[in-house]
Amino acid sequence: MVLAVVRSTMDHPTAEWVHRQARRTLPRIGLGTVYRNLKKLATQGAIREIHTGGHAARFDGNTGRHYHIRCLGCGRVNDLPISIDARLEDEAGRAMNYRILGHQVEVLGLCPLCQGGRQGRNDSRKRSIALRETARP
Amino acid sequence: MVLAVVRSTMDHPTAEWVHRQARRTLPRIGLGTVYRNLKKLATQGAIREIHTGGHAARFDGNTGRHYHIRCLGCGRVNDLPISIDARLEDEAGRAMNYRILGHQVEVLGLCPLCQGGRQGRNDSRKRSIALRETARP
DNA sequence: CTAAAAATGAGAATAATTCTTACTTATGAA
DNA sequence: TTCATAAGTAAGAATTATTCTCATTTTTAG
Repeated sequence: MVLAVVRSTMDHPTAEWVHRQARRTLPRIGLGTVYRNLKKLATQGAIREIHTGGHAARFDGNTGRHYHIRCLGCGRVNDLPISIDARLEDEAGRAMNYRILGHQVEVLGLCPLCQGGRQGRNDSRKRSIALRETARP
Repeated sequence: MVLAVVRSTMDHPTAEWVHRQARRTLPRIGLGTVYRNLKKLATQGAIREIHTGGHAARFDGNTGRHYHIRCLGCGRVNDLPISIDARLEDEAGRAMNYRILGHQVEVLGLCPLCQGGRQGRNDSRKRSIALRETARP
C-alpha cells in the first residue's frame, strides 16, 4: 500500500502525506507503520528518500537516476529533466580516497507560483499545510 | 565567537560541536545562542548551512561555491576539489519555470576509514559520538 | 549616566522520526 | 485444519534536532 501511494504521484510526498493517502484505503494504518515501510522500501531500493533543506524527508517513487529542483519559497520538489553528469563521480573518486556510491544534485530557486507577489503568499509553512490537506500535494 | 569556531575547521561541524568548542572560551554560552547565531550568520552569508542525510545540520565556513562528499558509513562531510558545473543552472532554468538561485552537489561514498573491515567500526552513531567528544571532528 | 534596543541563558515547546510493547496476522510444518 | 512461531501492526512513549519564550543581562546611543 505504502509503495503504491508513493508511486501514485510525482510530487515527492512526505511521510505524513503518504499516511493520509494510505488511510483512505486502510483507515487504521498508523504513521509508525508508514515510516517503517518507507524505510524498508528505501533500503530495498524500491523507492528513494530525499533529505533536503532541513525539513521533512520526501519520498520518490522514481528510482531512476535524476536530479531535483527545490523551491525555496514553498518547499516543493520537482524532477529535473536534464542529463546526469558522469564526470562528477569519476573526478570525485580520483580526487578523494572514497569508494563512490552515487551523487545527488539539487538546484534551488523560486517556482512560478512563488515568483509573483513578493513570494509571501506561498511560504513554506502555508504550503506544507496545504500539502497536508489536499489529495495532490 | 561562533563565526570564529566555524571558520576554525574544515570539518563541517554540527551545532553541537560548535557549542562545545565555543564553551571552552565562553563557558556560559547556551546551545540556543549558538543556533541563533549560526542561523544569523547563514542568513547573512557569512557561513553556509548544509542539510543532508536527515541528520543534524552542518555548518561550513567556506562560503565559496564548492561541492561536498559525504561518507555513508560515518557521516563525515568533506569538500570536493572539483570545478562546479555552470551548465546545470542554465539547463534547469531553461527546462523549468523557476528563477534559479543556485545548486548543490553531494557525492556519496565510503571514506577510507569506513572501507576497511566491513564498515562496522565507524557507523554513524559511534562516529557522531566521537565527533561530540573530540576537539577535531 | 541612562533609556531603549539587542542579545543571552535556561528551559519549555515543537516537529520529525524512531522505538517499545502488547496485540494481531500471516506462514508453515504436522 | 491446527497449532506454533515469525512477522507485522497500532498506539503512544521516547528521542533528536531545532526553535521559541521570557526574564535578565549587555550593548548602544544620546
